Order: sequence, then C-alpha cells, then structure tokens
Amino acid sequence: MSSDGMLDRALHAIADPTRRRILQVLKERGADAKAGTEKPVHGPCLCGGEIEQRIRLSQPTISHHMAILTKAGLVEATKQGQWRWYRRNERAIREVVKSLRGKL
Amino acid sequence: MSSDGMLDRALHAIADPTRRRILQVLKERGADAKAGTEKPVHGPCLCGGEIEQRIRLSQPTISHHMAILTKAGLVEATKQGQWRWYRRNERAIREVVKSLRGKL
DNA sequence: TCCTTAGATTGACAACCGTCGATTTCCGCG
DNA sequence: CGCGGAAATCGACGGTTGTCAATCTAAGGA
Repeated sequence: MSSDGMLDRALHAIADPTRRRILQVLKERGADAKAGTEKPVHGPCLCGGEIEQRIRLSQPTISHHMAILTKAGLVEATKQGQWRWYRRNERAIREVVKSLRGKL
Repeated sequence: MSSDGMLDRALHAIADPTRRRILQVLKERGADAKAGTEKPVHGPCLCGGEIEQRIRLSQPTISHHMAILTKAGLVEATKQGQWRWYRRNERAIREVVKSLRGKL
C-alpha cells in the first residue's frame, strides 16, 4: 500500500501551511449550507466554495491544493451534482503520523 | 517555545527525502573514525565528512542540509576543533510527531 | 435553449529549493 | 608564519511551488 512514495507525497502536502489549514477547516462540521444542498456523508464535509470562503484564497488556488491533498490520500472527494464534497481521510492521516514515528 | 513557526520549519525540513535520510544515518553509531579523533558525546554522532561520505552528495549540499536541520532543532551540533559533530535531538523529533498528531 | 453556478485547467509570474563548483573562513600542526 | 584539512559561504543553474486572472467544462434550472 504505502509504497513510501506515498509518505513522500503526504509529507510534501502537509509541509504547506495553507494545506494544513485546509485540513483543520475540514475538521469542523460543514455549516448548514444553502438550502436545497444535501451533504452526502456523515462527518465533517465541505465543498470547494465553502473552503474557499474560509481560507480566503482564489478558487483556482483552492482547487490546486485540494488536488494535492487528494492525490496524497489525505482527503477524499465525492462528486454530487455540481459540487464536490471533501472530507478528511482520518485513517490515512493517522497512518502518516504513525509511519513518521517509525521512519524518522 | 514551539511558536508554531517551529513546526513549520520542522515539517519543511522533514519533507525532503535527503534530509530524512540524513536523520536515518544519524541513528547509526558513528564508525570508529580516524585515529586521534574523539567523539565528544555518547550516542550516535557523526561529523560532516562522515555524513557526506554516506549520503553521497557534495560537501556544500550536506552543509546546507545540516544548517536546515539544525535551525529546525532536529539535530544539534557541537564544534570541536575543525570538526562539527552532529547528533539527533530525539526530544525535538518526538515533539514534532506529537505536535503533528494534535495539530493535523 | 440559454443562463448561472461550481469546479477544473491553462498560462504566467515571482519566489523558493536542491544541487554544484569555486571561494572563503576557521582551526590545528609543523 | 604557512600549510592542509573541515566546514561555511557565495554565485549560479534548472526545477518546483504557490498564487492569481482568464478560460473552459460540466451540471441544473428557467
């Protein structure tokens, strides 16, 4: 699984303060959002626009960071209609910390 | 103490594979070195030349990485004669992992 | 069908990073 | 003093990164 190139990607992702802030923001319960939108899963879950609004960076920048976090396996995204709902992959995050404790 | 800019520096340091390899190499007991040189402390401990020889990168590059690791607090250096003996700061390293588990 | 909204993609830019060769600084020893 | 070895610093180079404005794609609703 974690072929070690995975740790590399995860550490690189985590090394950026903006991306750490995104992970933090994803911890909060997603605000109750606009009417008519149903959050698809249980647990904290935000769509791109909500993240953009909280982090205060341009939409392409957020999209870029979300791609990196997703590719590193630290967050997962489920597409529903025009939205993409992001949520933390708690298992992967814990795995990074654990792997770090061993390999450092 | 760990003003959070410290975590930033540590994560940046750790994000580089070469620097992780240096931390690994510093785990081994320093080879018994050339005659006449006394390693100043107990525990694994290498000087710049030894690290360079193991990591196989140019001397300025090693020096550069050691500065980053030292500034991040992950390794400590004691100067003795013309040599600088590097050793891991185990406490700081453990602190990073712990801090990561909380702040991630 | 057209318009609006969410998000991805592109292109550009300045800043930074890892690496190296060359040079400089520091230190111990004749 | 001058020499030789260890390490820091300098200057440069290609590659990467974070950010944004502009554009494009996709999905819904009138």
